[in-house]
Order: sequence, then structure tokens, then C-alpha cells
Amino acid sequence: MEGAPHRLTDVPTDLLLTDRTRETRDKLLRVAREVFEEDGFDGASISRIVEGANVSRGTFYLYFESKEDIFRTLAEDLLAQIVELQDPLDKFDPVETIRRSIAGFVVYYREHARLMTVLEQVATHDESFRGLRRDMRRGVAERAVRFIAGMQRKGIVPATVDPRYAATALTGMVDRFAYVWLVLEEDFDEAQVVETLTRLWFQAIGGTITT
Amino acid sequence: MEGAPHRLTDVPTDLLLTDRTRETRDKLLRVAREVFEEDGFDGASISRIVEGANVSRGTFYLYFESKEDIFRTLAEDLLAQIVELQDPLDKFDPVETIRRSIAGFVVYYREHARLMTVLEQVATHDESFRGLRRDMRRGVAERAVRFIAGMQRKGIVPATVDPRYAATALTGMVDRFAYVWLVLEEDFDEAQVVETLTRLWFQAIGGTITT
Amino acid sequence: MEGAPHRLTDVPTDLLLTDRTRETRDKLLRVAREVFEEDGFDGASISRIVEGANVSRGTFYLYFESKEDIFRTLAEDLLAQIVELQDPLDKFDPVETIRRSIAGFVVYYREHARLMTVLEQVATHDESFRGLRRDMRRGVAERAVRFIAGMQRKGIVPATVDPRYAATALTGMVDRFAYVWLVLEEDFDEAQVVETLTRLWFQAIGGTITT
Amino acid sequence: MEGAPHRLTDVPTDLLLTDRTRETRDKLLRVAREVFEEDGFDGASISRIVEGANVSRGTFYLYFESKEDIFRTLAEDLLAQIVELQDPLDKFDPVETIRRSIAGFVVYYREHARLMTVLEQVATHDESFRGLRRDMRRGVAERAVRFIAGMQRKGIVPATVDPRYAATALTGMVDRFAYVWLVLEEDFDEAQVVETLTRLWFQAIGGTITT
DNA sequence: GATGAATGAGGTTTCATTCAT
DNA sequence: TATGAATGAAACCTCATTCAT
Repeated sequence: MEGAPHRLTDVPTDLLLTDRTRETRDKLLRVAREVFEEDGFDGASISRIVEGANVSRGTFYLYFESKEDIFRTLAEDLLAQIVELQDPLDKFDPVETIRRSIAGFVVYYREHARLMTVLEQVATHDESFRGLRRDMRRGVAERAVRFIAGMQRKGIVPATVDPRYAATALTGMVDRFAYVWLVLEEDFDEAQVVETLTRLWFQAIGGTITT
Repeated sequence: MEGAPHRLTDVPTDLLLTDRTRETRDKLLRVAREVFEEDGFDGASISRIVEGANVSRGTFYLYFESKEDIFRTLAEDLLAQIVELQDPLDKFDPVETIRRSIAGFVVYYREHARLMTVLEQVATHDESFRGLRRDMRRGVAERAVRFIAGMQRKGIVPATVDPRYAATALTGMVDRFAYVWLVLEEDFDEAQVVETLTRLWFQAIGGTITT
Repeated sequence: MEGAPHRLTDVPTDLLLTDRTRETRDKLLRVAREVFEEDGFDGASISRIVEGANVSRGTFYLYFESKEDIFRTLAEDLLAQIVELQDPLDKFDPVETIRRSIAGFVVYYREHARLMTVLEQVATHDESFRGLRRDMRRGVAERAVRFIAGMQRKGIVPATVDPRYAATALTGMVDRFAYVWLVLEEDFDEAQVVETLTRLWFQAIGGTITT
Repeated sequence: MEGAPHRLTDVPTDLLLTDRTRETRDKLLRVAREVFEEDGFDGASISRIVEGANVSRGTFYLYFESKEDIFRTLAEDLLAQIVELQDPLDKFDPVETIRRSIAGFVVYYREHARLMTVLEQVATHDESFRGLRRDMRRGVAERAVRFIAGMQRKGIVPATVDPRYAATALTGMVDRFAYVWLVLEEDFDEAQVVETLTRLWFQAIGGTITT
């Protein structure tokens, strides 16, 4: 269990996973997530978590060692979900592949944006969380690296840019747009967001869109 | 970072601005900035600030109403500086314009990144700081909007994308790349960063690079 | 220390004394003793005790009412053992009697010192344990009282001191020496300790040692 | 200040010693002493201390780092006072010297016994306090060592016992008697205590009392 | 008889802020 | 104008004990 990422189904506790404990643990995680999203890591208090979950302070410590521990559990679960996102590859149409990938990311981002920003905060001042944050970014970026390199090999786009640089830039572009739109709440239209990002993405690496 | 100028009109205090008070106030701001950058907003303590500035706790509250107040002063200074950044326009070479703009941003980012991440944190959970954060982003994005619109008007690039969407995406791309590179400390080469981002930026909106 | 016998009559529980319950109870007492010796009364936790004994927390309260209760059981066992210590009387050689008595005490002390210091701590702030502590001391002192009085009657030593005062002082001397030596860990040689204490003991009450 | 014993007059704090701070600090120490004496180290709570001293919780931490810190201050003061006890030497009458020394110890013990027992408790489970406890014992014992050695040199008592062993035993005797009498509250008459201990002390090392 | 999840009072400690001097 | 002692709310965390199963 040490050091290895684990998912919600793991048991970072001595408790057996009866239905009852499972329920309590899930409730704590659910409420903790809400509280972290609302108040940030430092702002969140175990008091609010246990009140929201209707359990006593002591119960919290039965399941988690500390505020950091429960947050790490949530963050590691986030990482696991990113890793699980499957490549929406479309053999014949690279633009469609990009479009689906971006649309999928938007769905993912809408659900997890708040928690991601909290992780970003914590990562700024805590080395171990910074590692987690890096892993998540790489998880996303590496698929893009492979995708770009593949297209260069096939001659669909010219080999003028380093795939790693380009992948970092373009996944960052999508990520940051989602932040501005969904967290800073600037007004944008979803269809147009996906369409614009798709076009920019493909053209940026030298792809040509005819329409 | 030392001696970052701030505007006299921001002085939210009844104190007369003698040289002495001016000096004390500046010292507090200077130290506070370092502390916020190192410890984040919640992690920063008034203790560290007044110790670093060699004044008493009481003196702090003579100049600033609260921890939030002194941070807001710093954040507003940051905004003022962004606004002051001049367009490095090069009438005859759009690619060179983009290149200089990105290079200038990297310089700016290196100096202010830490404080920006702190602002971003605070913004997530405080509406008034979120407004400040939005203003800063818009300050950067609007220049890009004008630039893209201008190029579309001149026919240098096709008018296939909405300038506001594209500007948000591409300034976000640069911003996020700088974050990954300079905050998450992924390894990249500066010259190649500027070159790659410039090319992606221009190609994304349909520009053609011949070399 | 292992398997220190305790008296069936002390069993303060409603449980039937089957072999199995007997075993559980003994295991709890054995582990509790180790824990108390290592961590003191306040420092000892029921957690450590039940973990060491491989039983559940609930089971603990089946056998003992509280932390105090299990400690009292141990303390009463200690008292019982002191009472059981037989007089090593040697009718013809009072010095030899003293020597054997001291040597015996050292053996006893080595085994029970830690628990005794814990009892002493608890006794300081709890009247009922203070009574127990007093009983133990009297158990030791009264044998000395009888011994001194006997020697005075026989004219072996002069009747210039009150046996009760002298016995309190001299048993205290031996007790305290053992504490300094074995608990505070000051460096002394065992043979010389016994020899010196014996001589001081006998001479103190007016006995004459010829060698 | 580190590692070195310091007295009440020392300032283990950043505070200046104005009359006001002095008063607050002394009040805290005074009340803390009472609380420790009554409840022991583990039983004592900072709550009770600050309530007794009529200051806020925060004020406590302005003067002391922790419960351990304030207790250490008290304990070190205790050590300082022992060291200050002057030899009540009477050049011409060794018995009188012993008598005065014992009488002086009784006075000291009556005042400090409770705190000493608390120190003894803490020492059992904390190495640094064990060192303090040893220092205190040695402070007392070494005067006795010198006294006994002196008497042996002068031929007043035979040189049959090692002064260090004898001093440890006899100071322990006095110490333990005081404990039984004043802490366990066994009934003894003060004059007779001093007289008996004096006689036993002197005779133990081979001295002859004629009356 | 045995379990172990749940409790909740109580502990120590931190820190932004106030106010008498 | 400056000081810094004092405040006290609120944070995290522990642990003896209870009780439904």
C-alpha cells in the first residue's frame, strides 16, 4: 500500500470492508470531496467533514490518518481515473480523434476541475503531491506525444516540431481553456469550444483542415 | 522581485506618507511577498512577515487591515504591471511579434509565477479575488484578441476561428506551458520552448510558416 | 515476569472460569503488565494491551471494568507476593539473616521495580492506590520491626532506637538504594551493594561487626 | 540557555522582563506547580493552569513552549535550590552536623516533596528528565560522600565502607523516610524522626554515640 | 463470549487580531 | 507612530469506553 497509487476500492485502513464500514468510508470520502472543493485544502476542516457525514470526530480517524491522508486518497483516485481514460482512436480521421479526445476531456474536467485545482494548490507546497500532479499531467501528455509522433510518421503532419514540446503545449491549451471557461466561469459555447480547440490543435502541428 | 513598485493611489491607510512610513510599508510588502510565495496564502503567517520586516505585530495593522488586505495590495500591483506591459508589435512580421510576445511573457512569468499561483489558489475560494484573477487574464487575452482580429482583417490568416476563443486558447497554451516548465519543473530548453510555442501559435490560427 | 501467578479469588468478573476464559484473562494481565511497565499508567493504552493480547477491545471490558481496574489487579498481585515472601531467618547469625534478606530483596526488586514505580506514581494522586502502596511497605517494614525488636530483646543490639522508626528507615535505605542502582542506573557492583547495605543495616541499629 | 540549567530568574522566552510580563510568568509558574503537584504530569492540563492563572490559553504559549517546557523550568529550579543548600558543617561535632543536615533536608522535603514525586514519574519515561533527576540525587549524595570520606580520613569512623556506597545508602534512607512520612502520611514524630535518623546515620558508618 | 465500529469529551497547539501603553 | 502582551476561537488529534451485532 505504501507509495503505490491505490483506488477507492483499496482499503487504507485496518478495518474490514463490511457493508457498514464501506458505507461510512464512502460517505466520508464523498463529503470530504465536497468540502475540499468548496474550501480548498487549508480551508477544509475535519469538523465540517464529520458533520457533513454525520459521524463523530473519532470515526474519521478510524478510517483516515489525517486530513492529508483522506485528500491523498481522493487525489490518487483522480489519477487512477485519468489513467483509465481510453484513447478514442479513430484510425481514419485524425481530426475526429482529436475532437473526441477534447470532448472527452471536457466531460472529465467538468466533473473533476474543482478537486484538480485543490490538488494544484497542495502540490505547490508539498513535494509528494507535486509528484502526483506531475504523474497526472504526464498521463495526459504522453498519449498526445504518441499521437503526434504517429501522425508525423505517417506523413499526415510535418515533423517540424518535437512531439513532447507540442504535446505539452497543446494538452496545456485544452486544460487551461477548460479552467478559464469552467472555473473562472468566462462565458463560452460548448460546441464552439470543442470545435475551435480541435481546429487549433490540428493546425498547430501543421495539419490542414479543408473546410 | 525586490522593490517591485506599487502605486501610491493604492495606499489604503490613514497614515501620512512620510519617508519613514513609506519605507516601513514597502518593507512589509516586500517581505509579505516573499512569505506568500514561499508558504502560500493560508500557510503564510503574520509572524513571519513582521519578523522579516523587523516591525511589531501592531505596526502591521497600522498599515494593513488584515492578511487578506496586504495580499490584495500585492495582487493589485501584479495586475497593474500586466496592464503596463506594452504590445511588442512588429508591423511587418507577425511571427516575430508572436515570438517577442512569448519571450516577454516567459520573462514576466519567471518573476511572478509564484505569486500568481498563490492568487490562483485564493481566487478559487474567494469571489473578489476571482474577479482580480479574471481581470489579469483578460488583460493578457485582449491583446491577443486584437492581434488575431487584426491578422484576419489583413488576410494574413483566414477568418475561420473566433478571435476570442482562439486568444483564450493560445494565451492559455503559453501560460500553461510556462507553468509545467517553471513550476512543475519539467525539463525543457528555453530557446526551443519559445520557438515551438511561436510556431504552434501561428500555425494554429492558420498562419503558414515557410521554413 | 512472564506468567506471574495471580489469585483466583481476585477475579472481578462474572465470567465463568473455563480454561479458555482463564487463558484470555491471563494473557491480558501479562500484556498489560508489560505495557504499564513500559509506558506508565497514563501512557499505557488499552489499544496496545488488546493488540498485544490479540483480543478485541470489547473483550477487554468483559474481563476488566477499566484501565484502573486491570492495574489494580496487577498491584494487588504484587502485594500478595510480598506478603508471601518468607522470613529468611537464621537463628544464630543476625548478620547472615540481614544479608539474605537484602539479597532476596534485590532479586525481588529486579523483577518488580518497574511496576512498583508505576504504582508509586498512581498512588501519588489516588487515595485508594495510596492505601495499597502503604500496605506493601508495611508488609516489608513489619518483618524488620519484629527482627529489630527481637534482637533488642535478646540483647544483641541496644534498645536505644524505636524499632518502628528504625525499620522504616532501614528498609527505606535498601529500597532506595535499589532504585538508584537499578532504575536510575547508577553504576554499582552487586556483591558490594549487598555487603555494604548489610553492614550499614546492622551497625545502624548498634550491632557490632568484628571483621 | 540550551541544555544549561537555569533558574526562575532566567528568561526562557522572547519576552522582555517588564514588571507585567514578570508577574504573568510567575503566576503561570506558581499555578502550574500547584496543578502538577495535585494531578501529576500527565494528569495536569494546560487548561487548568491557565484557568488558575486567569490568562488565556494563548498567553501560556507566549511564555512556555509546551507543558513539558514549563515543567522543566520548575524542575530545573528545584535542582538549583538543592545545589544552593549549604553544608551545615560543624567542625567539632560530626553528629551535630548530621543532625542539622537531616533537619534541613526535612524542611526542604516538606516544601518540595510533591513536585519531586512528579519529577520522579516523568523521569521514569523521559531520558532528559532522568538526567535531571540523577543530577539532583548526586548533588545531595556528593556532599555526603565528602563528609564520610572526611570522617574516615580523620579517623572518626573506620574506613571499612566505600563512601560512595554508604552515601548513596544513607541519603536514600533519609529521603525514603521522608517520603513514607510526608507523602504516604505514615504517622511519625518529627523530633524523633530527626533523632533516630541521625543516630542510625552515624552508627551505620561505624560512629559511636555515647549517650 | 466475543467483536470492533462508533463515540465524544478532552487534550495540546496555532495564529490573526486587538488594545493598553 | 509604534509596540508587543494578551486574546480566544478553532484547528487537529487521541483514547477510554459503549453497544449493536
